[in-house]
Amino acid sequence: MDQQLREMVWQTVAMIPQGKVATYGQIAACCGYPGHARGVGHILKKLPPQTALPWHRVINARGEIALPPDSESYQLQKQRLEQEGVEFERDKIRLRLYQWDGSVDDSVTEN
DNA sequence: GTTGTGACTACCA
DNA sequence: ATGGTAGCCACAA
Repeated sequence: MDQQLREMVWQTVAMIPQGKVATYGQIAACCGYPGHARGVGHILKKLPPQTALPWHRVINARGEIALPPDSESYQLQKQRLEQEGVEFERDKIRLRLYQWDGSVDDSVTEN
């Protein structure tokens, strides 16, 4: 169950186009688990550091990086986003331009 | 099993 | 806009 959610989150995050971002709630909803935003956050936290998943494109509903500012992952995520062309307004992302649709295909193949 | 904490979100003052 | 509160789920002790 939670493992299946984990896989679904993986593929959902993996299909986020470069230069765009998605929120935890959005991903959870796309996985068929609305309200599991927090669970998504935990899953991403459990990701291995060498993962190929663009976890840095996942942000909170406020349009900010969800990690604590003191964390190094925060800096890394912000840096990666800027590198992909995502503009920041102070520490917040301009969601108007970079919000992700979340078009998901159910027939995605298993990873 | 219970409790506390956290990469969350929505609602209300 | 900002801050507090409640609901949510997963995980560690």
